[in-house]
Amino acid sequence: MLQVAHIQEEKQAILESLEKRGFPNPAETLDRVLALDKERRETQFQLDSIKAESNKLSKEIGMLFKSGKKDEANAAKAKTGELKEQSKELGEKFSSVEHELQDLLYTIPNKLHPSVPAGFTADDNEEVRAHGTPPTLHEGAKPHWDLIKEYDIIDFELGVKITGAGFPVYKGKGARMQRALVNFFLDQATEAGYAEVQPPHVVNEASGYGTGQLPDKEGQMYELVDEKLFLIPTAEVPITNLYRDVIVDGTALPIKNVGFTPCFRREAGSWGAHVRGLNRLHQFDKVEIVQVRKPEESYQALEEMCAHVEGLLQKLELPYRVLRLCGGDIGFTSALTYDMEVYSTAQERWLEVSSVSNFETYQSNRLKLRHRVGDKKTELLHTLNGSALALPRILASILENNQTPEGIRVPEVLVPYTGFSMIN
RNA sequence: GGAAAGGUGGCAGAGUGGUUGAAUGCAUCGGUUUUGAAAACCGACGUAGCUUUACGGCUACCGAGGGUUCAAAUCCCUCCCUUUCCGCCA
Repeated sequence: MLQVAHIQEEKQAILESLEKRGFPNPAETLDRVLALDKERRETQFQLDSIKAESNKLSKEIGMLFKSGKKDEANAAKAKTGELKEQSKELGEKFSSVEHELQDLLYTIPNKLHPSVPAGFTADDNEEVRAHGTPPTLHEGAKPHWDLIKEYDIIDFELGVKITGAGFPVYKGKGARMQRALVNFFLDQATEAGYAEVQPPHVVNEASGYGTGQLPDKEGQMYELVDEKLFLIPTAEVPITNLYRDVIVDGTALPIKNVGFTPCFRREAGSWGAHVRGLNRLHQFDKVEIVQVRKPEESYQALEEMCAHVEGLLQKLELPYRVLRLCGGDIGFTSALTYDMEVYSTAQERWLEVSSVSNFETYQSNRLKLRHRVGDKKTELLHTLNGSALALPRILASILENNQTPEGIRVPEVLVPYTGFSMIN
């Protein structure tokens, strides 16, 4: 979340950023934050003074008892009553003000990077660059939901039987393709200097708060009600939370991690033709890259991460474009996000396969993820992450773009991983 | 799931309800010594909030949250976690 000090110092910029996002009543909200913070400080000052007085008195009473001056001690004791009451009252006020402030801060999204374009819908996203040309397909080319049936590599009906809609079963060469892609992505990331981690696929509430899924976005996650745990919607959550409450040793920076996990999303309210097939699932596989950076390096890191993702797409021979998300489309916690979209020729539409974001200090403020500057002072670090890559839509694009009358051609870089070059 | 013992600073490990934010050791940093290093010796060494131009001062924190008390690391309650033994088991 935003730091109150930042809201104080950069109020105008944050106000403009909130307007760009279409945040309701931005000015009132910021004013309320500042007023609550002022009240918090004033209350704390009063509370601390009362406590200081009361601590002092207690010590005196202790001394009096020790030196056997019982009467004086008891007299002093009588004086503590009022202090106690005041301290209790102020304590309650303090925590209520603090909670209100905290709750309000949770509702305020991250400040946008100046380069974020204006606009409120996906149409307003800015195309930064594009690469490759969509292939010309043969007569009778099909969307992937037909191809997977034809070659019997993914079975939705079977998934419905054992779980429900949106939980496909991968079979045969389909399963092998998935595993090949995962291994390819992990190897590529490792080569690029990311250290592999295998985090839990279930996280607690504190982790949900750390990366910004909680509060408010519970609805997107599957919850284990008895345990108050959540199935991860992305590996971002457990991997970034590895660094919760950590003061990172300077020599450990930058931190670069990669992890492969399944991702679980309820996707409540999603429906229609554009969610058909592999386009949107409740469970899917993803390889995620995460970086923890010094503030001054984070935007350079963001570009590096984009370059890494683009390298993967190029190696897979997929035509893609890079979008800079507009104020209305960008995520709550992000300052700047690039989406990578692959053109799916058979569906004649762009499919988002990666989202690369810089959260600046928005997550680290919640995570208390810091490093030391100079001898004593600590400073919040910047967190970043990106999909590298999400599997289902990549698979869909490969199936659709590489189809031939004889079968589906496996991209060359994957052949060592699949052990076959055609799905037929 | 059952039983027991625990959770204290980066680590190890003391702590009788009262000047205990917490002994001591290790680690780390600075200094003295040394040709250099080691050793030895001296010193520094938690996080956060509030306050102060500054030096500093105050407050909170000994797993988490409550409670008792003038006063809690220390006593009580609830929860979480760890270890060991038993049970079950990939």
